[in-house]
Amino acid sequence: MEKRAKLTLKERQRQEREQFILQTAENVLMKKGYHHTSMDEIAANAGIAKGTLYLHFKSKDELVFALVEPKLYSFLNTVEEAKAYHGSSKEKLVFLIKKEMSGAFFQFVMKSYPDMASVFQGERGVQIQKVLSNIISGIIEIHEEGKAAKIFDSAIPTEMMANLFMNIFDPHVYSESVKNGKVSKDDFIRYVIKMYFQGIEK
Amino acid sequence: MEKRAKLTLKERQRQEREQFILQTAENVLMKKGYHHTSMDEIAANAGIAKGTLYLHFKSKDELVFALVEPKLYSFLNTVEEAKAYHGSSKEKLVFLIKKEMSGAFFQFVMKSYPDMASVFQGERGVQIQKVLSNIISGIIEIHEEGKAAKIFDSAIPTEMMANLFMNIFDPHVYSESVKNGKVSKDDFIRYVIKMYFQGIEK
Amino acid sequence: MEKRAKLTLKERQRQEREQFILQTAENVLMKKGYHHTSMDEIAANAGIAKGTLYLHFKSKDELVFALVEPKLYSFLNTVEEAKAYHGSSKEKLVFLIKKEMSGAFFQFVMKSYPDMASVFQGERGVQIQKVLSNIISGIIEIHEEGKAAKIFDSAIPTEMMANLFMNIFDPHVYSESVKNGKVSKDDFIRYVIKMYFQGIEK
Amino acid sequence: MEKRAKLTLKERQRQEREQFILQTAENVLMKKGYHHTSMDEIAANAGIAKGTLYLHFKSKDELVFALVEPKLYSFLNTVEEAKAYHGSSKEKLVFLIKKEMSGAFFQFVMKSYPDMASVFQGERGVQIQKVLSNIISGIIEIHEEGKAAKIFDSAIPTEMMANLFMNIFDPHVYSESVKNGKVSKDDFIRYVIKMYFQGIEK
DNA sequence: TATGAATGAGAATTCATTCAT
DNA sequence: TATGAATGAATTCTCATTCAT
Repeated sequence: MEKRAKLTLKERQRQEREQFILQTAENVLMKKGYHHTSMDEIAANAGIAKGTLYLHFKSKDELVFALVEPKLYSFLNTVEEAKAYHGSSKEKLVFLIKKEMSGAFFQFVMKSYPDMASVFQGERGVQIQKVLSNIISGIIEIHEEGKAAKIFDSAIPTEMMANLFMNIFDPHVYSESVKNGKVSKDDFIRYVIKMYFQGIEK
Repeated sequence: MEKRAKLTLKERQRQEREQFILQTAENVLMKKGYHHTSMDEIAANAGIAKGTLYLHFKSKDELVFALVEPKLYSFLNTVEEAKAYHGSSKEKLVFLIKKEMSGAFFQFVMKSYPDMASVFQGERGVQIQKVLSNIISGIIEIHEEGKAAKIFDSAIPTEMMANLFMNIFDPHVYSESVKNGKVSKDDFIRYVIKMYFQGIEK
Repeated sequence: MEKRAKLTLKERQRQEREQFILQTAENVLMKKGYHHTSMDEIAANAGIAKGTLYLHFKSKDELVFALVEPKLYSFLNTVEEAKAYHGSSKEKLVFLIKKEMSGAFFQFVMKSYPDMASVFQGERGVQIQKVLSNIISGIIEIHEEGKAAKIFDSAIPTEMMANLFMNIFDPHVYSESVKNGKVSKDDFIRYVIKMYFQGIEK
Repeated sequence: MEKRAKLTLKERQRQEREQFILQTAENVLMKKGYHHTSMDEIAANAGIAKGTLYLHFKSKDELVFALVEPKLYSFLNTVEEAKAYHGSSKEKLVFLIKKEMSGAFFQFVMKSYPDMASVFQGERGVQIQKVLSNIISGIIEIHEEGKAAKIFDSAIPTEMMANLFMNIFDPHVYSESVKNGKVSKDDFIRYVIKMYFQGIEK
């Protein structure tokens, strides 16, 4: 039992360190981008040796993937929650926007897609594609529902709606507005919602 | 006169080859991203030797810049035309959307910005920053005008409008919808316009 | 204390390896010249991988500089010692010759100066220029002193003397005579001294 | 006959152009050194196309060799003249010094030897070695003669004398003193002679 | 013959990954 | 297990040489 407890402790420490590495990597990656972030830099920022990174992650791409994957699942999860949300289709989408708006890393990944291409190759790519298509299906589903309920304009193809909806999460727009202190996060969300649902016309 | 014609011919050929290289590079870059595109690969795709690339462009960064710069100027130019367009603010923006919607490379560059950081360093960066800030100013100007004319919602900060407006040109959305043959280009534009100005609500 | 000892050991090993690389590089450089010596070749001769060179030296030019700099400082140091040497001006110069005659690399560098131009650019060049001008000044000083003491011929410009004096250290002459086993090092020095101070006439 | 005359004219023009190229190359090489002088640069300086260089010389090394070879032969020739010169051994050497002192390119080549190594490889190297050994033999011969005539110090090995004698022609010393306007060419020669034959002692 | 565009081998440098301690 | 030195494949860029016009 003593041994087991120790292992558990060790295991916990391992997990913690892994989370710490991922958090560090996220910060560096978002600041510098995938290619300008070296393993050396991640290690240095995490205060560990480069070799240690490889004890936790098989490769740079695996590390980045380990960073991306849970964000995608989390987003997918929110989509599922939104679908199950008790309210109108609009309220579902609003719920989704409110919950995910500051999850900039998700959109960061989407935008960096070409740069990170190698991360999404092979087996990993297949997984990601599945999650992404589930996300988009979920969003499409909510929009379809809204159309059926006659609250969304059925003249616009649902897929286009879904794609432009995803676009709302663009971290560039968010950071330009919020991080530069021009509007508060809450206001930003309010305006985005307004623009998406009613457009900019008076 | 004969000589002159020859020179002109040579020069023309040179320009054509240069355009061909740029076109090739654009295709490869958009598919693979800046860092995953090697000069070797561009050369191979263009069917020329690596050294030849360097006869036309001093460095990889210069090549990419040669690709980016005219697209940015062209976009800026369209913004100027839009400002001068005879019509309402909305009509101006519609004109802009119609003219630039398929210029995917512009947005590709915006998204790849961190990856391409070296391209926009030094003198080149200064130029680009000027053009970009002129573009955004122009777009802001048109939106302000629309607010003054009471056709746009003055409750939303103009900068946010401008940023979300720019986002419309995201190549991912465009290619997902148009390139995958789901809607025609014209329809795509029509729907985008509708969504931007009136939102998705019925 | 154990830890400290380890660190010291590591550091010492590092220094040793660095010295070994420099020694290897010196041999290759003197045989092949700056441009015909590739980093690959230095690495191969040192029995290490190319990348390892870059762990010790930021660039080829830094490596070569690391080779040149101490030799120059050592030469300058000997000049200072010579100036302070207790004896006549001639004895000072003799001291200098005896101490530095086999330091072939110094003259090698002087001869290879145009080839190595890039090594002596910028900050590095400034340092080197200072050392070189201190060396030549020192030698001029000793010669002036000899003239004042009426033991050197004041009809000959001191600068010319100094330049021809430096020329004595030409590695080609040294290796032709000593390395080919024609005369011993001591004899070589004796003859050089005789020729420099008394000429070849009987 | 008309045809022949034309050919001769052409041939003469060819020779002239070849000489012009060589002259141009010499200037550029002496200023920049072997490796920092590109074929492009030689062509540009000569006002012809790069391809044309290759109509005259099979390769860069051949071009440089064509530059070096006649200088060596000319030097050898002067050595022969010196040997046949009507006068004492000293007068023979003085004749040699006076005639060749400004032929800096010869010494430039000697100094640049490692840099130009490839020029003196293979068949070309063999030729050069022959000429060089003839030169050194001739100089040794004159010194031996001087020793036999008891005007040179027979305590010093003749080979060393010969090597140090060659060293007199070092272009660096020459240019430092003459080109910088510190002493006239004639004075420079006078001082060199004095130092070589009588040393610097009073 | 003269041209200069095209070629591609070769060199410096970087950095993800491995491995001895 | 943790370290960080060592590795070498991959990449950018240069320049002597070739070749189509």
